Amino acid sequence: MTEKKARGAQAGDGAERPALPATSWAVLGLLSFGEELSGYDLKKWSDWSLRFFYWSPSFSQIYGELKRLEKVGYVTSRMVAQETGNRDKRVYVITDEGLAAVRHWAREAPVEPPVLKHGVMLRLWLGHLLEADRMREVLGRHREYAETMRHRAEVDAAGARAEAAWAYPSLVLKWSERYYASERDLADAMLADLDELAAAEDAGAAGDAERKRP
Amino acid sequence: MTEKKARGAQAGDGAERPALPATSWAVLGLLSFGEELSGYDLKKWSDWSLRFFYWSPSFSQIYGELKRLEKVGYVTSRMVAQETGNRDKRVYVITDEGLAAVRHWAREAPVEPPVLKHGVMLRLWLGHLLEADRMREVLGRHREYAETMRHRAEVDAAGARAEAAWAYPSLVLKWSERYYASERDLADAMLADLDELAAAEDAGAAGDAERKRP
DNA sequence: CTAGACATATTCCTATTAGAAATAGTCTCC
DNA sequence: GGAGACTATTTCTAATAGGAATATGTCTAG
Repeated sequence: MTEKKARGAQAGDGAERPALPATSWAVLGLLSFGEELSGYDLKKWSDWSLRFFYWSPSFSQIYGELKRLEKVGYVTSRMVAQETGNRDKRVYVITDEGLAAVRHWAREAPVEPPVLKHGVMLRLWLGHLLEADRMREVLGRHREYAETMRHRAEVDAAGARAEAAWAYPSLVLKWSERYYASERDLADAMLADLDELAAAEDAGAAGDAERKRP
Repeated sequence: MTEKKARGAQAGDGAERPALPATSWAVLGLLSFGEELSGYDLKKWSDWSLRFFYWSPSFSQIYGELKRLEKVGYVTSRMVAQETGNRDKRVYVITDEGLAAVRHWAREAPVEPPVLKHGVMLRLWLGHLLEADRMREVLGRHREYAETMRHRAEVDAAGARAEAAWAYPSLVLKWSERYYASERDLADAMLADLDELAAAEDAGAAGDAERKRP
């Protein structure tokens, strides 16, 4: 009894809304704070705010989304000529419909599992293809990355804490800080596991080695 | 001085190797354990083994990859007629070239940051659009998911521990178990933060409320 | 004063990735 | 003997990633 295509699915609150992909909601979400922003602004904004927990959309995606969102009436745009040098730009604002739509999405969308693509773990999973030292090196680099991200989240969280308007972004930054701290600790734990594994292998191979090297 | 296109980049060990996307390496990695597998097998395999830390490729991707890998000579295939019912299938094995290529990838590829797309955090970041109760509900569901995954990883890790051949996959399962435990704890910590935030808001709004309600 | 680096602003192009659906054969259970 | 489930693969479409191209303007070093 599954609908053939749930495009333009209605919502339970009566309003007919087009089905949109995740990125659309991210862009609309950025605009839901009420500011008038250009595509370029949005890119920078998302790079700075979403990077800790959500992959940043590319320019092409953002500009594409904005066109789509305008077509369905969730945002409107106007051109602005810039006083201080710089090229003219098109700025976008969210409409009441758009605000209702993101709000509905934030409230009613099903809770979906996070997407994780952990290249480092994929490589370690293929441990039979690497030397132990190289594994440690890869893990060490990853640990560094996690600590860098943790530190950035910490700094940003400190900056956001003051403003009452950033209460929720602030909360998520705190989460991010802990997330990357955990990622770092997980790397450390795995380094310890690797040492243990190596020790066990050495113990097992000791007899072999003696037989090979006189 | 960046190369225009590094397709077919050479490696430092002399061998010319075509540049492949991540999924190719995942598929080739699955085959690097030496078994002869069909596309269908690979899909199930990856669903069971990579799901904890690496998004599983779809059927279409796997079959596509296999064709590409065969074209570049990293795998070879043959048809097998199945005795016990079932349709004939095409099974793939890794070649020496292919093994050298994954090994090279596992050893030399740059360490890249994991990709995380955390829809739940995106929604909480937009906390100004949700009621506090709904936020708690979403977070609670996510906590459940994390605990389920942790438990699955625990079970799989217990199963893999025995076999010496699974030493590295086993290590990564252990990591996964800890990762999901941490994800669960992070959800709990955030629930506590939400309570704290609500308490602070109530305290701040107490004066207002008195003025409003006689 | 000018070449080059840098920042804003947007578009174009292409490959990768995701995922649903179509197709097809065999098996089992009722 | 038909419904549903499992194996097995292909096809199609949309979403996503990301580099390159194209403008335009500022600022700085030589």
